[in-house]
Amino acid sequence: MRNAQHALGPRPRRGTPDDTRARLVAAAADVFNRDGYHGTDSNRLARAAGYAPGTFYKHFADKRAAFVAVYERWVATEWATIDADIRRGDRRDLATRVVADVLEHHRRWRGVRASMLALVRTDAAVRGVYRRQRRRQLALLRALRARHGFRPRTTAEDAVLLYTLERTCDALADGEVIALGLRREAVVDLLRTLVAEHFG
Amino acid sequence: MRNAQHALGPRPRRGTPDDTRARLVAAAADVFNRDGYHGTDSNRLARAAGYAPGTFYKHFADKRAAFVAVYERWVATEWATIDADIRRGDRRDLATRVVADVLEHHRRWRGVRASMLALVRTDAAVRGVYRRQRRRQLALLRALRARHGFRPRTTAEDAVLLYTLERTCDALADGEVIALGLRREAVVDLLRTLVAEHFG
Amino acid sequence: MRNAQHALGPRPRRGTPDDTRARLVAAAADVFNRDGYHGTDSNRLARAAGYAPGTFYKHFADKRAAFVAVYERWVATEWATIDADIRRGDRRDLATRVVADVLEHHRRWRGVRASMLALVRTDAAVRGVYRRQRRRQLALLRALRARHGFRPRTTAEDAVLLYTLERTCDALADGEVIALGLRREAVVDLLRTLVAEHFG
Amino acid sequence: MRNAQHALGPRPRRGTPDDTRARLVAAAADVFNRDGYHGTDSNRLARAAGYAPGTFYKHFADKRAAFVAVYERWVATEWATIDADIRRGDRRDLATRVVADVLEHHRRWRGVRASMLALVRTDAAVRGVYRRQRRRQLALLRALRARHGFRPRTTAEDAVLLYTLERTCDALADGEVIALGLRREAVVDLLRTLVAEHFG
DNA sequence: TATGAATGAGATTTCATTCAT
DNA sequence: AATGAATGAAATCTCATTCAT
Repeated sequence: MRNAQHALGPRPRRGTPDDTRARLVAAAADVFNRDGYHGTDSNRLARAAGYAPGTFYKHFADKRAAFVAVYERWVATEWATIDADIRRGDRRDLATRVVADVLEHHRRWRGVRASMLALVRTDAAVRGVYRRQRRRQLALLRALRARHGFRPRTTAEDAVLLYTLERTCDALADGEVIALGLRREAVVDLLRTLVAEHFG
Repeated sequence: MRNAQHALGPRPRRGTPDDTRARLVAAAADVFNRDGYHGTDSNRLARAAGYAPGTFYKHFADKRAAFVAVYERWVATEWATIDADIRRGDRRDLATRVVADVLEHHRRWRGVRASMLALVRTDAAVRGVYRRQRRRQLALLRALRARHGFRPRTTAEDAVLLYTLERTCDALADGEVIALGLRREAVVDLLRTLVAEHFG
Repeated sequence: MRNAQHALGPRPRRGTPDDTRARLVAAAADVFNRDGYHGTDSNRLARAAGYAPGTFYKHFADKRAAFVAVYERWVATEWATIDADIRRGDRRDLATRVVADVLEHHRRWRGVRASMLALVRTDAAVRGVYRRQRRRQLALLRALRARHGFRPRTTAEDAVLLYTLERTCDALADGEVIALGLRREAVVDLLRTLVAEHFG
Repeated sequence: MRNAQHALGPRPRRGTPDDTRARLVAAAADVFNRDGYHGTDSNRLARAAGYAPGTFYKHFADKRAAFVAVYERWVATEWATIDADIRRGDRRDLATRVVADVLEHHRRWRGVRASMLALVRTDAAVRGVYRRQRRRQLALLRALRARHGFRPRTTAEDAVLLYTLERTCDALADGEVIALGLRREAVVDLLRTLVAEHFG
């Protein structure tokens, strides 16, 4: 926590408001990821994007709003990838690709993920956003399965699969799996099997 | 976050240091659970146990140390229960009892759990304690299975089962399962099946 | 100790950082001088300069850093004065002027001086800064003497003279000389004689 | 500052009140000397003497009172030694012995000395005690000189000599003289000469 | 729009002191 | 007389946020 400032090259200034906001979100993603929500402050987030503190508050109502924006970006990217995996059609190694992509996403977003799970408990607004996304996620999953003719599953089964994938990928991404003396590949194989069976 | 003080019972005074520490840990468990690690402060923890701020620091080096003590208490209780479940011998409804107990524990400790997962990412000392416990947990699981003649499993399988149980029980305990429009029983049944097959 | 706030003039706001820092140092000099290092706190130092607590920490890492800044200001002023005395060339009443100026400085800085001597014992960082200045001081003295053709002296002699001047001026500035029943002029005359002989 | 507790063997308990007080003063002398007045707390002072915090306050009204008691012990020892030096009669190496003894005392009490000089500025009660002792000191010096037929001196001369000795011995005892690149012996010789001439 | 100096409430921690035993 | 658990006011420092420029 509380590391030194980013080594921030002078980032571009005076773009459109949307550019500025995008830069702020991108920088916040990095910093939240590295230091966690409670491990940075809004001034650092602003500076990491190359802006002054005031600019941050021109674009976000508060620190939490920036976090939510980061979360939304994460979810969008994640589902774009999974969607692409499934659309690519090649069902033989679908499970392999999905597990690899989910794992990669967890690696990239593990810090933000950890903060999110804690904030969901204590912050009602964040909880609302989070649950809305989870509902969309389940709906998307169901739609994809219908469209591609996968084996039918209950939503409960979908949910449990997602939870398994999620928590296990967190453990893989965090180094916890290694720290517990397990072989990464053994765990990844189990996930592949679960996913393969699920979409059968 | 940041709620008012506990309804503090008749303020206990001048017990043995161990009594005081136990009261502080118990109160801290409640408060951390309700408000999260970053949602309280050491003064509130002390007051919730009926003590003044200074007393807290006679028993814990800092807020983090109190959190770790709470975590250790949680782990101890949890494993005592699971151990009892398994020892009770009646293998028919073992899965039912285990799932019920794990779920009950997650309900009781959900706030602390959420904070723990975030702290593990950002705080090396907490991470150390956490991982030590997880290693012990896997070792215990393996020992129990050997002793009771359950079906043999790899440690990776044990770990994935634990992760599934954990994350899904978090979702159940949190109300997330309901909020996603799932039926609790459907999800609980899936967990029971997974556990039953695992120990089969 | 621990007196009320300064009579704070029209609260200055939003100058350049250097102005702010200078105001903070000036106010800190007054307060440290009056109340001693351990007799104030950083909030009071900030308020005495017309700022809020947070502003203090934008300019100094901690209370000690502010103290060191005050010390450096004191040393700079003191040596500028002595240097001017010596350069002014009129050697007849050099000793008189030097003693008067040193005494005046001790009067102005007596509180900071007292705190400094205690901090030098217990705080390694402060000790480092202090000793660096003392070395410069002796070097300057030697350089001045060479340049102006004063009687040659060993550095040990210089040091003992400085110590004598220093401690005696502390006693004069503090009112200790009067409290001991001595006549100020008698003591000041002795110092003048010592200085005159030293530079002879 | 703020070092770990003393390694305190179980010290004797339950002596007469005077024994207890003496042990407290002796321990306080050590601790104040090492850590300074503001570098310890009354609990540590008590524990260093082998007692509980409450005991400390049975024997001293407050922390300051303990400090004053330590100061009085220091002054008493110092003057007993100097007195003995002078009484021993051998006038040839009187200056050598006096300087050696004063230096030795400063070495032993340098921490307490530094704290005292700061407290004298900020604490009126301490200042009162200190000045009373200084007056006694000057009076004793005058009496000794009269009794032993030393060269007559004004009290101002006595005072300046004391200040010189004091401040220079502080610098020697502290390691400041070495840190400034001076040879100890050169400085000590100067002091011997000053003392010899003074009592000549 | 962007700036960044300034804010001030509040979190963490310490320590001189008390008092029931 | 001695204990030591407990106190709580106060010191140090942080950080989300504002606002004049």
